[in-house]
Amino acid sequence: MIAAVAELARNDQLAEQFDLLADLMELEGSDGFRISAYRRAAARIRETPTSVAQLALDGKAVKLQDIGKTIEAKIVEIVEDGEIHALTKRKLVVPAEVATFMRLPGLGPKTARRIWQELGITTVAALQAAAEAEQLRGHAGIGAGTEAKILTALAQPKATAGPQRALLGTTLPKLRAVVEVLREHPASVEVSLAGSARRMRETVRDLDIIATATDPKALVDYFCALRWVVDVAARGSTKATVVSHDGLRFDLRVVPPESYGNLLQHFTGSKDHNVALREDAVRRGFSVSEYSVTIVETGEEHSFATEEEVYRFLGYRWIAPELRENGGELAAARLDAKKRGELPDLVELADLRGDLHTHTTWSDGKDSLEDMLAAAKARGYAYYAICDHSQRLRGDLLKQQSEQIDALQELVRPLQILKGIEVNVRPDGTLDVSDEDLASRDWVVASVHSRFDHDATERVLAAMESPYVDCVGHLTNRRIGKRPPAPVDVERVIAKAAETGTFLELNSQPDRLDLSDVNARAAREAGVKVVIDSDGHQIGALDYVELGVGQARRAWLTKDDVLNTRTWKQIQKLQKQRA
DNA sequence: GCCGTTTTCGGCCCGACTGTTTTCAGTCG
Repeated sequence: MIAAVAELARNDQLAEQFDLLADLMELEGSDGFRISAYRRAAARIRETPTSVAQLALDGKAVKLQDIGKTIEAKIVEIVEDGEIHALTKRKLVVPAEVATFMRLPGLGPKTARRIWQELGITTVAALQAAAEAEQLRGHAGIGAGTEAKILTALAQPKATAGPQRALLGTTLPKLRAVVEVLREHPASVEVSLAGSARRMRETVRDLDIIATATDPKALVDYFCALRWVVDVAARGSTKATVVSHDGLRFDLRVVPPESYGNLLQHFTGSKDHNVALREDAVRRGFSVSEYSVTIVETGEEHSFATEEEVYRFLGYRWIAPELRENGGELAAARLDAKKRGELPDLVELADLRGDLHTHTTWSDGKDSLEDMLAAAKARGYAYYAICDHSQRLRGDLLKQQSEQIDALQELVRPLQILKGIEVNVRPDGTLDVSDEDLASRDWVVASVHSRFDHDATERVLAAMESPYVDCVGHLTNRRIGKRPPAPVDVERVIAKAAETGTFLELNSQPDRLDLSDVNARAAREAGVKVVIDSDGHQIGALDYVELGVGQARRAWLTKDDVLNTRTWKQIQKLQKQRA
């Protein structure tokens, strides 16, 4: 049933080659601007929601920012020959493990290069042995301190894999709790999250808090003395880093109130957003630092108490943190008419009118139907779909559950209970529930739950052909940090969704967040409506939709792009005509 | 290698910290 489709390299695979090429060139000591051009191109390719390989084949990749003729040609090389020719050549010159040297903390390309070229060390094992034997010290720029650093880094498990990131969903509540206690302290004035957590990135590493205070030292002292702090890694009069019992690092910076806006903007990032902002500013005669904006010609310095003022002074509308990834938000936010784009009015948590994917003890949920409904009602939802797994609801059980829902409906008004189901997509693409049973449900989510690599795309396409399938659940089945996304051809799925009128779920489970931001943005651009739901298996999990909304905002989704911002009546009009 | 509200050539973000050094290159965010 499945035609062999020539597999184009995915965007992340293209990006990886450009990043590696940049690393190897850096180790060779090539021109820094060419290197950063490759890195920028890699970042741009990763952020692009459509197939950049296809764009390059069509000669349209050059329309993307940071991609010119040369890089487009290199993308075509990957498509045709599997690898950038220059990368193939450089791999013969630079030993494979040398590239991992520069990923050790404290080591950079320059030092890694010296270790390789001046000392002839080409493997991690040899590097460790040399450091232990104190043979590195004395060579250009390396002393006992650097040797010790190398040994410490290599002693950590997976030292070369880069630092671990924590899930936003598990971290955000803790971070907010810290912000709350700091706000309650008498010396604090403003306290805000910053960094990737404020941008609602799906995973986070450093937890940044920015504050102003009447007595900075008092606030820092209080922060360092919080009872869950197990280690104070750094401490000054306006700044401290502490480690919690679960290994999270919290950074507090107390800044002068007159430049709180500049500093909050700076520490919210992303790095790419800030670099692009500053480059754009330079072209227009400004110099932007974390403390102020300087008008280069006059030397006049401007500090601002709010982010809104910083952006306005530089000629932009205020940009929501979730958009600050250098994904076109700067052009869209420009205030001057000629360049003005469309900064979207992003969807908000309060826009959600209901949850369209939840579970109960009828399948693998932890809380009962009654309890889940009470929680949904307490949230103020207008409708709420019970979507227990089809495997557990065979035959009479489905009818029994239906009767219980009918019995409860009057009790929970005005909440409207929807009789949903999460139907399993089998390895051959068929559904494991009869059409007759599906036809009896108000809302049908179809999900793949096994053999993720087996015909990942074709199974989903087949499921969407069913007139009863309203929505595809957790499309790629990734588990962040545990399981990579299945090799789903997201573009084809989105095209089929548009053609069949199927909706795509943005599953809000902290380790799923599937659709990813890039995929959700692609859905939006194709006009496919996205459903933000919790997939909640217990009462507390209903809160996860906040993470889904964050992800949706990162994907530039507006209220209109999200299906369940509508009333149930409006949604019914958008559902497929059932046969 | 890319890019353009000074430009198709000549630029390319900014500041802090660290370790190895006597004034700074390399690294980091």
